Amino acid sequence: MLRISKLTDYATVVLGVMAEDAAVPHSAAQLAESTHIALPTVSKVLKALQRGSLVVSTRGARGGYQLSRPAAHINAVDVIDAMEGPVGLTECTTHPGSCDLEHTCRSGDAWQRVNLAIRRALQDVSLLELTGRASTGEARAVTAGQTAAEFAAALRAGTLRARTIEGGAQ
Amino acid sequence: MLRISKLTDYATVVLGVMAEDAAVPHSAAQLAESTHIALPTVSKVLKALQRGSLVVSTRGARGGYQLSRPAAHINAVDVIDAMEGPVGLTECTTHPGSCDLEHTCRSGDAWQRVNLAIRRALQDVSLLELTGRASTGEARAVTAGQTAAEFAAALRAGTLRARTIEGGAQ
DNA sequence: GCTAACAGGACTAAAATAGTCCTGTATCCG
DNA sequence: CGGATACAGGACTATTTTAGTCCTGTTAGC
Repeated sequence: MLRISKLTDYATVVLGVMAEDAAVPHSAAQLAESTHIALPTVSKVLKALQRGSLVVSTRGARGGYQLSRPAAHINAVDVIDAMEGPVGLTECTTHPGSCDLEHTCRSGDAWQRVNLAIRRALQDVSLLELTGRASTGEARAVTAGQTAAEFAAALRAGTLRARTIEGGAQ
Repeated sequence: MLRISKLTDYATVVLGVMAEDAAVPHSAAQLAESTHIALPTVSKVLKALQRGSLVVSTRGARGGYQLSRPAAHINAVDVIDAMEGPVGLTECTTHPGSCDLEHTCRSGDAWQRVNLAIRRALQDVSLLELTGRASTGEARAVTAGQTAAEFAAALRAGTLRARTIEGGAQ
């Protein structure tokens, strides 16, 4: 189900490395080396992150990229939005008239609300957690969202280490 | 961000029509007509739903498809899982060795936990809500999940009727 | 036995994604 | 000042995924 793009995954890795010492600028080349991702690809990721204001860039020799704010204040939604844009859960989103049977397709609203709930859940996951550099408890004290209580439960219950197996219908 | 496939969207529409009178079997052709989706496509959707045990099929003349259980007991995760399979949020999922720098890429766990949280949110949305045939309050009394409280808040706050505009970075 | 309807899979086409490359511009350092 | 380093932006290609179609077989009713 619901998958993030590979580039978004890369983004978290790259951001993670930058978070390690946030003081100095990291060049795309450096980041490519330490992440083992091809340079042009890292470059592309960084450009997207910069458009999303998650990193700031310095040009010229000794330039590079830095986090625009502390890792604890960057969350999963920020990263996903920067990389994939705020596209909705559903497609007919953009052209309201294209769906023939609008009175049958009353699902629109609900998906939207689901979308919102997901965003909230994602907002409660900081970059620190995403890169494993903080025990889940610490980081979440910082970001303190409304859904924290229930989500924390999910996090703690999250002993399942193996990632889900891909497959299934079609 | 995170998008469901078009087929999954179709699935909710089709299920919605079937839910309208759950007593009689609906043929693929009928459903195609009332949803205005091409027959072969409806057919494909129905097959996936049947593999996922959301509908049961009867062959032969006067056969067709019916919901396998009341609409209130079918939720968003069921539909997504049936249509898209239980694919995880991340890709390297399947081949644990393919990610070169596994110690840098400690993000795995966290995405997985995020995934779990999302599933929980989706579990709390019944087909009834998805098809707009129940006011959000009613249906959720039935499914009563742990996250109900916070999610209900999101639902009520969900005054934003316009679907999100697609676009943004690449 | 004829017809209606599902089952399953193969196949095609279109679109999104991933990845690469090139040209330009800003900044530092000697 | 001039060369080297590094980002900016966009064009382009290839790959993969998704959507959609079709065909052949099987089951059930009339």
